Amino acid sequence: MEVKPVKGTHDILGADIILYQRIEDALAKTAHTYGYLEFRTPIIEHTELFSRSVGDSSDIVRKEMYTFLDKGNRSLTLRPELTAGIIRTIVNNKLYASQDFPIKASYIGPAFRYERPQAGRFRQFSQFGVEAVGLDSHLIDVEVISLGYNALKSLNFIDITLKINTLGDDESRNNYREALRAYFSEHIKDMCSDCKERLKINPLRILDCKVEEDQKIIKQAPRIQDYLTSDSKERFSKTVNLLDSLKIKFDLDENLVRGLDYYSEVVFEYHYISRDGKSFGALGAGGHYSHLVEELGGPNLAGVGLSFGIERLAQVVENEKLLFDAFPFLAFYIMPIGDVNIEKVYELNEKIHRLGYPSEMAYESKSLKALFKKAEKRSALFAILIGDEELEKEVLTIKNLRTKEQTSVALADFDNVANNIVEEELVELNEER
RNA sequence: GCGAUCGUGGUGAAGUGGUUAACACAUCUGGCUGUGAACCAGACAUUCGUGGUUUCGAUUCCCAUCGUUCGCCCCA
Repeated sequence: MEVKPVKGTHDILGADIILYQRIEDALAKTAHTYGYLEFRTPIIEHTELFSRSVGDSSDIVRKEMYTFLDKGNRSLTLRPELTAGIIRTIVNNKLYASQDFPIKASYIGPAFRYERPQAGRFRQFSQFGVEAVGLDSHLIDVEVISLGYNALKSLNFIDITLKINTLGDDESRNNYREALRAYFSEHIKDMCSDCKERLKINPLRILDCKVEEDQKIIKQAPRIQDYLTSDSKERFSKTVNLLDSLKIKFDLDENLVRGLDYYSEVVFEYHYISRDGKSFGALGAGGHYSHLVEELGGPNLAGVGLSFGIERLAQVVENEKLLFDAFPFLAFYIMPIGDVNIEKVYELNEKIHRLGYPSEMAYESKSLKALFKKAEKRSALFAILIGDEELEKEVLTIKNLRTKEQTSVALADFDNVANNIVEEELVELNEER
């Protein structure tokens, strides 16, 4: 019987990969312009890395990780996100020793979560993100938010909704958590079972419950603003003001909390609603963290980071046709005619490869009808026809597949001619678009 | 973890307790020995996700299982 791909995983084949490459290039380039270079860390890590960073109270750690014992009886986990690995490597390599802060890293690669697949959500998915560690300032918080915003712009996104909120520092958060706990304890008997569970684990998470009856209770709940320390309050208003002067639009969302336990101070999400009203949840999200580095065995350094879901971006980019120029093509498709010496044709094919033009040949001579169809399927710009006549006279018959013009070119001149006609044709194509 | 939905060729799909399993597109061959159309004639599912049950007989009913798509939860 046929072996199927694992649930929630997908193959991306041939031409479809071009969209992903375009997106990944654009994201990496934006990160680069802000001074972030890629860190590439392993896909498997010790389970403990995630229980300590993402947090035991998070859904991710409690029920969504691919965890297994290896042959040495170590508990390992396929990473459910990439931040933890980045912080671990910063600690392991003592990148903080030079005191040259912030340490900037970007990352891109697969992550795994055991969830039910649905729109924009898979069990294997890819994340792109950045982390800035060691500088505890609203400046770097804003830089990361802005980087994400511009990354989306570079993919031609318009109408991005940036939601932001602050969770405050430790003191703010502790006070607020206690206030919430006290408040919800009185009302919990009327609330949904998930909220009952959240009250025990992390009362902050009750705030983004969507059950209607619960919403009424949540509206009356204590608000984070009233529990922020003056430091946190000031930091958040500086953040907001700077975003304003950068002309980055945002919505304050007091109920925005995050499912990962390590966040404090500013948190944010990028949302996009397509023209047909479809949403894939957040395209990207991030926030500031105060204790993550210390928790993973490093010094007491703060950080800020964000991440995007590549598949979600790809789906929107494709649905909304945000990128136009991503199509594959061959410069030349070589057609052997009749019982021409196929080895000679192959030699020419090889020669064109070496000149650097994407080209392909038909490996056997067929009806011209069939050969032209193949050329069209590959979006070739030109066909090169070679039969006995051409070989004898040492010429090539080159046909422009768009205009149907056909010329005969001496084999010796091919290098020069190829360069000119390909350039010209690309210019023409771009003008047409 | 919960709820719904759907699984028939390379693709889109119709259909029925007993059929040669329609139709269309794509592909291949020939009509037409070196120029992409159209047309015509052919070819193309040892079979209807997998396993089992009922039945004289199952692609069709039933059960299970795997997978798809979508929603909840949560998340990127």
